[in-house]
Amino acid sequence: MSEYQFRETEKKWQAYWEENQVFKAKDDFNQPKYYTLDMFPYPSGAGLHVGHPLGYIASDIVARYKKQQGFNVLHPMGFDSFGLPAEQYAIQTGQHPAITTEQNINRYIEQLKNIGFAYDWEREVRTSDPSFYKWTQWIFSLLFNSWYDLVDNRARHILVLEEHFEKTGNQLVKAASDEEIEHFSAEDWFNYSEEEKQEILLKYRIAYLSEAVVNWCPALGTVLSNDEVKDGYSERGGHPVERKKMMQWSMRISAFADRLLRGLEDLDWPEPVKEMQRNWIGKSVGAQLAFQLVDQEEKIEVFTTRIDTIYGVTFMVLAPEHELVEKITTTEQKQEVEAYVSIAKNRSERERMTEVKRVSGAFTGAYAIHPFTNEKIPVWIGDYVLAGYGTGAVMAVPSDDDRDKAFAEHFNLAIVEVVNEHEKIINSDFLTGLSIKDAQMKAIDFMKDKEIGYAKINYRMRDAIFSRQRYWGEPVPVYFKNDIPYLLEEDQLPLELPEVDKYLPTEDGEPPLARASNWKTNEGYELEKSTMPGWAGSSWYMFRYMDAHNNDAFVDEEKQQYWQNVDLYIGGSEHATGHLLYSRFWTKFLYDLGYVSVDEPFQKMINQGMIQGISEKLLRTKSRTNNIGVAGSKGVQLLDKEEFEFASLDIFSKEDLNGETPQLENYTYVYANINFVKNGVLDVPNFIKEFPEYQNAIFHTKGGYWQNGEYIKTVSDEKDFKTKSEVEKMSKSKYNVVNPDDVIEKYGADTLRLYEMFLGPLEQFKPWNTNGIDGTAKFLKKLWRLFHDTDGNFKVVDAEPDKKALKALHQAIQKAEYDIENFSFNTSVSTFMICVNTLTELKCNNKTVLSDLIRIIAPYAPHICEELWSLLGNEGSVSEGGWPTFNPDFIQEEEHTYPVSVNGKHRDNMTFALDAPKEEIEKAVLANPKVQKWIEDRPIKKMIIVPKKIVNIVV
RNA sequence: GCCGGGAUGGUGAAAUUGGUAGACACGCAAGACUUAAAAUCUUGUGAACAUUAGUUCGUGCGGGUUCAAGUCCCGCUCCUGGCACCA
Repeated sequence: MSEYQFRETEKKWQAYWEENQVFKAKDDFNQPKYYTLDMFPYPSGAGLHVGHPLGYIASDIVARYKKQQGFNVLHPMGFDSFGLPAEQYAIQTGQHPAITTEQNINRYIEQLKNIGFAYDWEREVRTSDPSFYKWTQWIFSLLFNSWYDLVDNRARHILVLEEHFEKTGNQLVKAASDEEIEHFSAEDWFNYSEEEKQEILLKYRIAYLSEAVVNWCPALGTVLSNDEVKDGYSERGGHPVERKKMMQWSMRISAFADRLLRGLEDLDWPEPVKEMQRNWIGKSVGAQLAFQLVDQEEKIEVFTTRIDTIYGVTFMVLAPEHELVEKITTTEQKQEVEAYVSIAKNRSERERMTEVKRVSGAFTGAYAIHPFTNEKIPVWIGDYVLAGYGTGAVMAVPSDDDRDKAFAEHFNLAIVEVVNEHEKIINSDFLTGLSIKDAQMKAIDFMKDKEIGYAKINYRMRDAIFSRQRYWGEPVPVYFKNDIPYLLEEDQLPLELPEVDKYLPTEDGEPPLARASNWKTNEGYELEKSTMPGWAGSSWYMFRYMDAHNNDAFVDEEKQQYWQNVDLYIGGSEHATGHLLYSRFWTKFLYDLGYVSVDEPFQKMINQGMIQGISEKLLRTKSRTNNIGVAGSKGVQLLDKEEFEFASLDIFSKEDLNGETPQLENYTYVYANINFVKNGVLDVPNFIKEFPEYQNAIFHTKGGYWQNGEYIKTVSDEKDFKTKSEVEKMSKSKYNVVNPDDVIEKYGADTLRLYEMFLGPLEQFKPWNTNGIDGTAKFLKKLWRLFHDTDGNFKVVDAEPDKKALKALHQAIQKAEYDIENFSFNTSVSTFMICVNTLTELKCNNKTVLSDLIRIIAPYAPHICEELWSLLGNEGSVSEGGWPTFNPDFIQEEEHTYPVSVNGKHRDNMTFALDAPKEEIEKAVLANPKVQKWIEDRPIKKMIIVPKKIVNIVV
């Protein structure tokens, strides 16, 4: 009997697809196109785990479905192959990151091919490949050579700006730029030296150099991200971290803020992701005004969204880093202020923002004049005010702002109520009695007249820092002449990563590229030593797939116009504010300069949920040597010959186990490799066989103990050694990674694909659990058997199909279409199961029915369907076999079984013809003895008959 | 703190527009085939009471709207994701 042989069959068809280039996207511009893309992975050393393919399978199903529907489908895969882990590994081992990255990619490709994805592998891209990053550098050059014109609200070439300067200076130009650019005339411009001109232009460029505050760790000689810093110390190594100003490349993304915000409206994206981007961009409409300091020249600029509460301002607060702090602090207050500033400065922004409840601050001794009342109000500093947002100073309105209020209460400052419970302004001179809105308008008019302030829109989004003091990233194609940055010529690109002796910063704190010998241009000018951040390559890669091997352009114009942008993008929502915002920014930029025809990269997006792992922990006595031994890890050598004892979880009472560590102080939790645990019970004999360091360890259970693989009974036969299971993110260090290869080895790729979809809605987070995988494996066997007789011979009959079979089939076709369009893949799998169950019951082996059936299942389980498709006598791939046409006639019902309820409670079912008149139904229902029993003698108040739905009698 | 998403059998889940809650699977139990096991097949499987029909309860908790609520409204609890003193 020939059972379905998934191993041979899957390999066979994977080879067929590759040899015949079945999923090659054609540059046939007359065919309708469909572009579906997965967020490309970072190729980590741990390999692909079962969480990765979830989204990939979903987009693969859509790709195959669209191909069957006649679309020219672009469904590529590539690798985001620059990144920190490879660099860390290189630092530890001295191995070049390019080598480990290449190895990891090869492993990923092998794993991906194993699952049978319909990728056009010819278009694969790698961001770390010089032929790719040549164009990343090229786009950087473009950004460097551009400025943002606020009049036409678009990016333009820098030459246009220079023309303006030559003609009229910078007075008439409205551009996004650094603050504080002095006005100059055309004549001034003419007289400036080359260096002076370049310095000015740099303040307008979209890619520009500026001082930025970073977390500098002198001991590590490197810059750390916010989450690598804890309490002012580096997370790794515990070295002190300073907030330091450094020259950094930045991207003027803030110029695009409003377009990025408005563009969201037309995108078919999950609402939460859009909302996150809106919050990130953080548009606020308000007013900017200045407070004159008493006895000083300077003014304090503030931005407020609540100018209507201006009469409630009783003090001001500056950020500790504010430039005026030093100037205005009085001698009496100096000591206190300096002490406060030095503490506050070195707390990371993240920390300052997290500790909401801890109010702290200091009085500067200075006073400002309230511009409306001319009263003197004190000026404080406090670390709840951030230097990076707005002007770095606030006018405090303790009556209407919680943080100001907490500050005022803590330091005993005045509070004046200015808004009453009816949302009307009170105690506010000429604003009293107005609504909030009217008061805002009137206050702004007042400020304009007196020239003390104006209406302003503020964005929370800051420019993005683009430099990284690292090795494994794209070199920035810039050299320095007299400290002025100049671009490399296009023919010098790609600027390839140099060889270095170590992947660490230099002794004097320069980035690793400074180690390269002769990191200079041919003319001897110094090249930029920092590299680009991880998001550089991923900000434009979606265009590269359209034309992956073009050496003359990042994408051919005509090809881009055909493929437009991504029709369906699938990936995790964790990229909501990073990658998804930056790639929108770059796309808008490229659009402005006419290099692409779309100003959004991803038209529709759906998020897939994370598949979590289940880790298993064992209670083990703590190590004497304080060595953190991990049970189940071969790599960890335990010192001495320690005799460990393990304790089954059920030995301890609930109270003992409360909290992370058991009350029994000698024990600690260690991770166990999940391969040795089944249903929360450890396989002790095999566990110690694999890990000889525990050969003599004692494993206590409720009834006795295990030693040397033997169970010794002391009390009872309760010999199960129980572990503690926990749902956590899949990770190598938790020993809970499930590799898709193992699942495929056991069940086949089709089963894995079906099962991952069957697990539940795509967007949902769920722990991986193979409990139900047999169900999908059985389903495929049943499908196979539909085409075969009991002896395993292929047997399909070419005849007029049975009506019932057609009905089952067309119900499935309808549902399959509906589900794919709605990305409800889990319900599709159920539908296929129902259909196959019905056809099995009907003993259907009709060729027409079965041909259609495998064409709708093919996107989900392509290998088995290819095999059956060819057994049916078809040439070529089922993916070229078209999509069956749904015919509503076949599922037309003539009658419907109505649930009959009395007072909303279901009592019986009755079947009526669809065209049965209401009166007839009414009569029949009332005549039903079961119904009568429930009505008793009570009068009927109402009778509700909803066609094809329900009958309800109200008494 | 703010903004999302969620809570349905022993488990994963379904219920598309307010209309038979638990489809489809897993697991479990019983049975068939088998020397036996695996595989396969059949039957049962929300809970409680009744054990024959049947009745009552049941979608996190408490209210409400409706002939009818998992679905809509109000108030809570818990889980989860994101953001972060945004002036």
